[in-house]
Amino acid sequence: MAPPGVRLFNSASRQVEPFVPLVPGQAGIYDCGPTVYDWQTIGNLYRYIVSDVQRRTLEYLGYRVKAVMNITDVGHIVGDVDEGEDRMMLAAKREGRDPETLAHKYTEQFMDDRRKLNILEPHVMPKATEHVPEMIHLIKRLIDTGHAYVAADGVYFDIATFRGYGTRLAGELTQDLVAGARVDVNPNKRNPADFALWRAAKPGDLQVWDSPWGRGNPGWHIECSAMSMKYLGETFDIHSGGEDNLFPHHESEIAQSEAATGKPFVRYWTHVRFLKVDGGAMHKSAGNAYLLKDLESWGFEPLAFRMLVLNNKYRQPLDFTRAGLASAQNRLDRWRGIVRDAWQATGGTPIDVSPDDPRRTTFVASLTDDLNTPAALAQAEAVLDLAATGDVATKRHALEVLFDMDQVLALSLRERASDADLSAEERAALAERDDARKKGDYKRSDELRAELERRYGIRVKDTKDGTRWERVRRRGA
RNA sequence: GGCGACGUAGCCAAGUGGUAAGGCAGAGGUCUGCAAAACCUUCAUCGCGGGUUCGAUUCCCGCCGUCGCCUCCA
Repeated sequence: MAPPGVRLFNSASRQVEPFVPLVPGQAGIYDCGPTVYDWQTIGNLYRYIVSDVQRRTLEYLGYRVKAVMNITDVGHIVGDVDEGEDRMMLAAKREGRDPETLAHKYTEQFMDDRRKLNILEPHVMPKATEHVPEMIHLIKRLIDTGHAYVAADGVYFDIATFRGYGTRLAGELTQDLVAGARVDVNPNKRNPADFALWRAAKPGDLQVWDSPWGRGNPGWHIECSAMSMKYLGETFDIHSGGEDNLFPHHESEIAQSEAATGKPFVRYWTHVRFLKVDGGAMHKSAGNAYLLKDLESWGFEPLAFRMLVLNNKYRQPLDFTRAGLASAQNRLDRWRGIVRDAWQATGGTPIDVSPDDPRRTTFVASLTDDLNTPAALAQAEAVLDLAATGDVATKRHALEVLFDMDQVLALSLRERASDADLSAEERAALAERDDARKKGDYKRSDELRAELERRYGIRVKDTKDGTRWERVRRRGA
């Protein structure tokens, strides 16, 4: 059975298109991974939440997805820094550690943040440093086919040999660049816009490899071509990244990949807009390049950030503000409360949803419309209303539908509801308090209520349908 | 300067050629021993000015405003 159609915005055509995978029912996705030289900001994490929704949507619809995300653990030159410096090297100096240790540390932290945000692990997570032979092989192919040339300080891709370089996604390019207007022209290049495939080692380089062109290190773009093609084939379905990757990174990937293979490289390019903060750009120098741990220190849970992201269409710029995050947290808290109450009212429920449930249908329609998550949230909220107001059978059904939807939303609705189970001790305390209250001993009952919150972190609520309770979440200022 | 995006209620945010989803906050109410939660009700004519149309928030033009990129091997 073919999965339902999805429509995705393709940067290559600049319009929303039906997604038609190479192999029916399957999808190969390559996600441009981070350079692991520091903590990842919420801007980066935002990007991966969007990728996660994309992947989860495809899987929810029945596609068999192969998800690949690279780890860039090779440094690449930073623009306005002394020559020869790169990110890994700067970080290594900063922390007094070797690049390998550093990469390991920040990869772990990144994966940790991802888990907190319910971002699924990629099936394959190739590291650049472990794929230098593949890159060298690809560079050889480019030299052999006349698309690359060896110069004094490395190997360059000759953009004159690839028609349309820089216009496949970005659309504009590069009069300025070609003319060398904004950058000093490197005399070793045939064309100022030629990009490096391999760089000759310079004194002080911490990461160098042997190659047919001497010791050196690979260019930035070549790693993604080499690794994506290795794990997904020379043509694959989806390549995603941030809008900052459009040019030069992805344009260069297209050029070098298609020049080498003579085949189309990627069928669908999907790009996420930059995250803004308080209405403006996020910059480390501006002090607003927040980390997930910052949000947590303010008393928010990571999934509140996910909720905030879901409330926005990924192709609209998302403006991160603390007030917005608080709003998302409140919204999530309400969801949690309703789910928890319904869970307690129904005694839990198995997940078993009819695929043609009408609520599910509209939910799917929202997602397949280029991942319209705000609309999907509204659909889920219609079901939430049933969970809040329906009779027991309705609540049970609503929970089933919500948990089903949560396979895409990934807000841990079920986990949090069932996690709320009581220990025997807590159960006894709760029963004792109930007992006192029924007898009209409000003094004792109130004491026990305070006790429950203080000792167990359990807040008691008396409703007309019986006593409900919840775990108290600590909330900072 | 070049390229691009956006401007919907206090805030966030969908959407459509036929008078605008959802959420947060607020207000009123129900329930309740108290508390908390939940629930109910309430809260916009879509930046401004033209045009096209039977009809525009949705299409076109102009203006105003806000923002992003053009600083990661070019």
